[in-house]
Amino acid sequence: MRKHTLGSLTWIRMMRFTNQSNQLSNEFLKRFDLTTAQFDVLIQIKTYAPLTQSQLAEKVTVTQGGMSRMLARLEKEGLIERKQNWKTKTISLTAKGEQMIDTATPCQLQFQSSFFEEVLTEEEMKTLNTLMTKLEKHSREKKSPPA
Amino acid sequence: MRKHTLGSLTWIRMMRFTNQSNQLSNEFLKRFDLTTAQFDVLIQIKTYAPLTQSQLAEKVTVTQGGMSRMLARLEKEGLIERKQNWKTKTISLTAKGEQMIDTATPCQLQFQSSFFEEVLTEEEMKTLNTLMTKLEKHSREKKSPPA
DNA sequence: ATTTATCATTTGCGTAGTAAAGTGATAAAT
DNA sequence: ATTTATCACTTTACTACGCAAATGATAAAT
Repeated sequence: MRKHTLGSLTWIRMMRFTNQSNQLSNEFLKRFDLTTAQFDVLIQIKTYAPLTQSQLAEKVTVTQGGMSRMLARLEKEGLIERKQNWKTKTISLTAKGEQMIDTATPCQLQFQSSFFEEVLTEEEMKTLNTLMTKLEKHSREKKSPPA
Repeated sequence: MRKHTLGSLTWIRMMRFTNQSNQLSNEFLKRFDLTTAQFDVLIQIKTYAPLTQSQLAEKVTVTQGGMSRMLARLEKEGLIERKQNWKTKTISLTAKGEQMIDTATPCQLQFQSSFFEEVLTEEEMKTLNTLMTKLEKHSREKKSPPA
């Protein structure tokens, strides 16, 4: 049986890396009572609010059902608000949510960066970023082909 | 609020990429009635069998609990066997599992590679692989520090 | 031989994801 | 004005994973 290709090896490594760093990130965010997924969603809201649930779901690559449940939890925690507005619901951060994300963001960004900065040179990080940008774009198009 | 660092941008992109490609991979593997996670586990068993559940869990970065359940499913499907052996359980592929993985592997490796080959040059792929190897190793050590 | 310790595996609970069916609000068609 | 269509969101049923407590299996200590 043919063993591995360069691509498949890289893929496995990347999967393991994101998996591991995601777990570490969850552990890290416990101090704020957040998960990585929730943090991502809050950041998106902070950046793009006001926006609808579907737009949000699209941004973080989750189904609307998943987004609905996640937002219900965040709303229960008092971090976000949903207002029925015309026929859609408009999402925004509450003061508490705003404060939470402002506190957590610097730590979390620093934490995410540390995975790279601790092992790669500045040059390598730039290269990696360029490559990932290409790859991400490609996979996004593959998932939802442009009209 | 300070926005993003190079590292945090790269992290997001990598998360999105692995997420998207993982979903595509799950879709792809439906024809074999497998998920990406199951495929990974079967490959590991094929390569390292016989081994225990804990060793396997370690290899694929899953908790022992998760591994226990996943193997229960694979056993029910008739793809693997678990034998109580001393105080541990020893895992191996059944004939059916062996056949399944042999059939699926070439397609799946090709599919994984396609994410990279369709957008990167040979040179870029080598670079990416080198970088991911460093990163993966680092995050693994961060998660379970060597004694 | 019973207790204790240790290690591997399983199980209960919570979060998160999907797919598909269901609900509510608004616009268009009759 | 009622029906119909459509869109946005919710809910349900399912799979999956992590964490941590429980269980089981074996060895060591008394």
